[in-house]
Amino acid sequence: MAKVITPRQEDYSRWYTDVIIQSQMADYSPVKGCMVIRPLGYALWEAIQRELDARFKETGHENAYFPLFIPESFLHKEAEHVAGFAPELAVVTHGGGKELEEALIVRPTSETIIYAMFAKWIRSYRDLPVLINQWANVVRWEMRTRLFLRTTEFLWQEGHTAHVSEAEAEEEALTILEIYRRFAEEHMAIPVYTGVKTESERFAGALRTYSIEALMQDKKALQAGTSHNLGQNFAKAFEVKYQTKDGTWEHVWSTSWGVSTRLVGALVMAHGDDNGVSFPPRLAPLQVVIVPIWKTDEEKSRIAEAARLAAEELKGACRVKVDLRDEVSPGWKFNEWELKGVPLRLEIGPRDLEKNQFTAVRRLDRRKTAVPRDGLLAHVGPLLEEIQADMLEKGRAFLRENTRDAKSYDELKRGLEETGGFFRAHWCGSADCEKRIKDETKATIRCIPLEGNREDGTCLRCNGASRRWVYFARSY
RNA sequence: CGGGGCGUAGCGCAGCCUGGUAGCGCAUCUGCUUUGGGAGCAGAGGGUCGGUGGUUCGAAUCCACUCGCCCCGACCA
Repeated sequence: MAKVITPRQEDYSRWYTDVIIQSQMADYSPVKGCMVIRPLGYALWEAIQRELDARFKETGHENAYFPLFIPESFLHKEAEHVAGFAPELAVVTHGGGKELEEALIVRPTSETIIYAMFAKWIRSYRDLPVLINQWANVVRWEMRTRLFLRTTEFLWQEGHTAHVSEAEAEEEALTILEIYRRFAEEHMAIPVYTGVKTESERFAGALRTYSIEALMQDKKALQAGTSHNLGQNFAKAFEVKYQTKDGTWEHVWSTSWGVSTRLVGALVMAHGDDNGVSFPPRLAPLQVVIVPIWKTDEEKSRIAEAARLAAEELKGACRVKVDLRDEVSPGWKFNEWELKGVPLRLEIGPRDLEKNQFTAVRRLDRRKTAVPRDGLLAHVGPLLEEIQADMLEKGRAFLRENTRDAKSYDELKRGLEETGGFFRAHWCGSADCEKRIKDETKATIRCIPLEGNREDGTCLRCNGASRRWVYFARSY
């Protein structure tokens, strides 16, 4: 009768699929590579949207919406961009029963159509900066898919901005990177490394790509957000120009940046355990579940009433629910809400009632504490914040413990096999060394930190001079 | 696209090797007893065995083809 979740140790990727399906976050769709996001998974995405959207708006961005379909020719205007995306495009060739004169691309990202519009809207330096964000779905025909982490269609936000100078675009790209980093830590309770991508890992059409990199429990890295300084590449391809104060015409400098439903997968992989998913309180769709426990009818009425009153009291302060179902046992409810990741459970049974208390149990570690019924409200908030903080601290310790130095190529290879995780190592900067290391170890350079990594050394592979170390890891 | 695995009741599976007319657990429904970590007993309903074709008196089982999905690799947020 117990739902069976494959233990993480036995098969991590089965575990991942099991918890998502069984917690009802998502389900496989009739279309290969696509997924149905069920209410629990979608509520998480909404929580992510809510928080990020507020931060984007605080920093001056506005939401807009651009069309799903993009004329095929638009993709060809930026050479690197089309080369990067060509293999994974979905193309619409027919509409209204007729073959289209020009095929339409289902957007894999919206740079091209957005810059085409920017070209219409931007005339003067007074029109800048343009700071736009859109929440949308995109399609990339991936060869191999995985729930939330990589699906053919996925939901994301894509920010697109245009600026008067390279410095301003660079500042924008880094501002967003910082928003992503703080969101990951403060809300998702997932500490990340930030840095710039190498040339080979960078977005097709970007000058520089920055990313936040998280570590999953199987010691594989996950790119959780990206921010690109696009330079003037798209501005030139789409003739996005503005007139300066002196009356000359210049191309704008632009950025684009995004996070996707992949973040939901990151949450699952970072915090889940063999009992199910486990969500940090700030993002959890349901933060507190109250489970009453009774034997007799007399107990039932008193305890159900106490549970209801408690929920009433907490309602304004947190997302709470009372589970009054009589057809399943308390034990069943404990397991079910743990499976679904609710961070805090309040139990109230005859013994609690007698002592005028609730028994609070943390999803994180099942630690129990007694909470007095009087002033419940005053206790629950701090408890949730404590859980949030403990989850982040646990994540920090995990990241720290799984980040090592690799002084030699041998050490890197051995470390990847034996422990996994991130490795700080020297790299000369050549794409050739990078590729060979990738081919030989399956590890890639996740990012080059922007600071704190200056140190003279020699490249792992060729012994050439290196002036800074980078993060290597196997990744999703 | 290469390698592996799987399609049998809503879900998870057995049966297939060695053909004989479909079974188990969970879920569902009814009744009674239960409820502090996935309750017990009794009864009931539910399946053209992924599809097509073939072999055979007879196919879930053997053969051929086909469709779909999952996992592992090459591409990617």
